[in-house]
Amino acid sequence: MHNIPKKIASELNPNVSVDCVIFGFDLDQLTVLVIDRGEISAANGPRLALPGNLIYDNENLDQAASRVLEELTGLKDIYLEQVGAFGDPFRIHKESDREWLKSIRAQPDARVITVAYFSLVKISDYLPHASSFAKNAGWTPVNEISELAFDHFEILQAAKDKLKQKIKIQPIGFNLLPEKFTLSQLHRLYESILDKPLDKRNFRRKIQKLNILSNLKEKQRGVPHKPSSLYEFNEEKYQELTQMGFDNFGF
Amino acid sequence: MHNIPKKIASELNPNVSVDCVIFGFDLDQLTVLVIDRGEISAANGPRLALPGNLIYDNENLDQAASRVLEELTGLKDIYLEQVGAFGDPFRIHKESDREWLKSIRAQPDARVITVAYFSLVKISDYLPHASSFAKNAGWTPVNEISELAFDHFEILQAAKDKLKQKIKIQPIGFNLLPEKFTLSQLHRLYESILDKPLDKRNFRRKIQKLNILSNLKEKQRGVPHKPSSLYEFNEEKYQELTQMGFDNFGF
DNA sequence: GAGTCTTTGTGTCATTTTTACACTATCCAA
DNA sequence: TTGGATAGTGTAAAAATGACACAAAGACTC
Repeated sequence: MHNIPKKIASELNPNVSVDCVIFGFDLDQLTVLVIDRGEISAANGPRLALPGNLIYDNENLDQAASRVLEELTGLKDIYLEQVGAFGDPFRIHKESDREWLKSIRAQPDARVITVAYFSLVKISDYLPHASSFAKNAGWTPVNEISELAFDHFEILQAAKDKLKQKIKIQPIGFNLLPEKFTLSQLHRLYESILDKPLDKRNFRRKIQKLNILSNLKEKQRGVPHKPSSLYEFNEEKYQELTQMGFDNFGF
Repeated sequence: MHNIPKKIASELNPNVSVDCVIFGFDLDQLTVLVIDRGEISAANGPRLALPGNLIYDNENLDQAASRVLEELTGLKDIYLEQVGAFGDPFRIHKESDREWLKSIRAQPDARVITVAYFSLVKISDYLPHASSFAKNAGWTPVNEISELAFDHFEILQAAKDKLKQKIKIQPIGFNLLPEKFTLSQLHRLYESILDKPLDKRNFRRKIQKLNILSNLKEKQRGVPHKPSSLYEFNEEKYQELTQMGFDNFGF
């Protein structure tokens, strides 16, 4: 029974997949990268799904998530964080998902548990990219999503919760905002992640005290109102705080 | 290719397991329930492992964790919370684990990803219980564990981190302490979870403000020092706070 | 170029929370 | 009765929080 060598060869593991929840920020709303499955599943089910696929037997879960993400969207070198495992025995057996599954899986009826990952990326870094699986991938505001394929809506919910937790103990924004940004944009980002309004002055006081912002001596141009100062993150201090974490960014 | 009926039959899924990190508190230290694999693996590897096993194809992950825990330790009706998935391709292929694997698995060389769970239980509720797999199971102080089978040490570490997070946003203790307990015991519990000393007076002030404690009009007896008041949790308020959560039990 | 629109940017005060810190009380045992 | 051990308690200074309103700057219109 020497099946180790066989296993080391790159076979797809029919029982385990990864799914990626990639968040972006369009300077107004939190968005998420979804794949349009096209007409094939439009009969009665949702067209949109999270990027995801089976893992290979010789890669670990983090690697699988990175690979799958790149294959389906072209995004490379993205830091992905695990959300958790989802393993309802019938999670992929809704009737409305069957047609699509048959078109992409060798064993469409296999039981598959999935490990979800999430990440934060600058929308501007992502150029939509067609793939063999996905007709199309694109950013959709999180709040406008009310259904997704399989159990992906549940996964999205869990990822949002994870992000809400994360924002309380780490700085957020470096991976979501353009290099130069305004305090209002950062403010809006926090509001859209926490899904509640935050007092402007208190937010500014608190965020400034973290000491991760450099005020560029540069102003917005061309806006039909008082131009805002532009800021950038002090990368060193930002990373330091990311590592250390803080107890509670208390809103 | 009608393999759905076959899949629905209760077959072990050779690629997915669950592992359980069960925490207890011996009134001094945080402890964890481990299984002694016995001499079979004593050659050069660790004897201790977390309770865990493969899942069945017709159960979800939570169910699998409950089942496996009961089968290996006799513990029933325990609320388990997911820690995450662990999927290094070689996580179970250390030489020192092979003998044991061969004795318990039909496919000892299969690649297995595992989903870890953790829980908190009263030590007194658990009567050690031999099982087919485990020679023995018992409580070991978390701090005395420096190695475990497979990647279980890593899993334990992740579970401890999760617990540290949890204690900041929820009350902890109901499932770990006896019904009647002293504030010092609760204090010690928090210290051993957070792994750092907490100021006695500040701890008491803060915990009392949560309003989850009832001061029984009863004192410790037979202790060679000033006897402590005994407390119990106000279950209703405890559950309420568990649901609501608080922002930060700031230590 | 005056007026309007829109968003920026700022400070204070009252309240609450946090932190640091030391001594007396009570019981058991010797 | 004394010694050893842990329980139980308060305060004051510093820091954080939450609530709140108006002037300044630019773009656009007429």
